[in-house]
Amino acid sequence: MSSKSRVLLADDHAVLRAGIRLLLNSQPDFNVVGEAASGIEALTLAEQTQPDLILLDLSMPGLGGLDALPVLRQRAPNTRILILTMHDDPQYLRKALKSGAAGYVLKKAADIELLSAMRAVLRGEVYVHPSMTRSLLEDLIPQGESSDELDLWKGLSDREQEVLRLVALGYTSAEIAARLNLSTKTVETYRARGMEKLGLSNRASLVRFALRNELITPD
Amino acid sequence: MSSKSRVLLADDHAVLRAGIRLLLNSQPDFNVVGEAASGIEALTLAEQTQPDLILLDLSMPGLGGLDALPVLRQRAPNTRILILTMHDDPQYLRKALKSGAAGYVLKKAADIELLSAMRAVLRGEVYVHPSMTRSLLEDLIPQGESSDELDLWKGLSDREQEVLRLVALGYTSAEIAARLNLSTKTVETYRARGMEKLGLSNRASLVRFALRNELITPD
DNA sequence: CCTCTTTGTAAGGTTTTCCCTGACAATCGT
DNA sequence: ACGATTGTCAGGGAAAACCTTACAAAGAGG
Repeated sequence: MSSKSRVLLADDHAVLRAGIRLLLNSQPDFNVVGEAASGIEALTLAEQTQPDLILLDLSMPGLGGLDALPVLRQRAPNTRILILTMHDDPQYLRKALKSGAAGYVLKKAADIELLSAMRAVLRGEVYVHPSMTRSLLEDLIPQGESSDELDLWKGLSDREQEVLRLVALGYTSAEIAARLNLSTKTVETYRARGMEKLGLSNRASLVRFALRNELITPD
Repeated sequence: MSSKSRVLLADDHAVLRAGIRLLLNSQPDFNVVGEAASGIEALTLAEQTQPDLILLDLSMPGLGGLDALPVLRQRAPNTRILILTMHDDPQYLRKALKSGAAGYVLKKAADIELLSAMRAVLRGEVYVHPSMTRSLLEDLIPQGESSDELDLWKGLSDREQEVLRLVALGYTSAEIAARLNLSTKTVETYRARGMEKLGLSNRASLVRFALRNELITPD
């Protein structure tokens, strides 16, 4: 890599931009080519300058980073986007990654971490602040806890599980009966027996139960 | 942290163990307290020495690292386990993390990376080699594109969204009315209008819609 | 400035679905 | 071999959903 990486700063705090600019310009391999104080501005500048990397804040006035992200990805497809934010919220992380961010660094992180994240991202890697990687994993690995609730569920008969799943998915007894080639009344029995065993009394709590235990997915 | 971290090496390659031992002993904050050449040996030593950290290879003769992992977690609950392996296979990564590994480093990684991974893990963080983080994400973020539906959803009024969410969660109109301080009939209007806008005709399809677009969670 | 549409609010009446109570044969566990 | 569980089904009253209609306030558009 002979020439410097061209970086666009998008953050509404001028002080922070100034600080980062100083930091980056003191490095041999970075060059700040633009600064944006809002999502809109970031869009314009990104399109004009087609930088190698954008440091994007999530919370900006008007068009926030999360909303700007997908558009940026479209208008500057070869630009890597590194989220730089104060929110150590897993929700934001997920949304950002989903929208095509290449990395996620917290503002409270050290300079060195920022730089190494930037370099990793430019190398094509994905960088996530370690403390947040964990939350990502907790999301990914939830199959760890077979709670007492799951045991309860496993205690149901096959029919009961099948019917309750469909009930939780919003099907009426008639629809379920049709699908399983049973009488409506039969289905209602399974439903009642199953609900009783789970100690649930209405559809809403059943749905939450199913959601909690990941019994239902959109298939 | 005044005293050194006690480390157990588990790898069947003596050369590699020797190299790592040299590396670690040259550091101010690590102290190798044992070496195991097999999964079984690792178990025994871990139980005896209760180290702060185990560097665990996945491919060892007899009891492999993946099999030893859960047992180690049980017999040495306060020990963090860092996988050190040559396999950059996402499958192994997932299994290892699922079984309670705190980190995953490739043997081809630089010394420095190993050290920083070890420190991160001891700090309680989760460390995954960045090139593998990406595969983790691809696993986690498969719900790539469905945004036309999301746009549809965003076109609903606030009340409509609120009501439909609750409907999808299985609440009856009466329950929703109570929660939102509205008349049952009003709620039913929102429900009908919203469903119409989404082109849905029954609760089941609404639930699947909500599931697909992650509109409902167990909160 | 005056329509047209959208939004928030609500009711009446009809149709569907739910829920509670039974029922009975087959399987199963011990 | 006998009580418990499972799979199957019904009747009837209560509850919920569904369809249609209504109207005022707020916004959009010409």
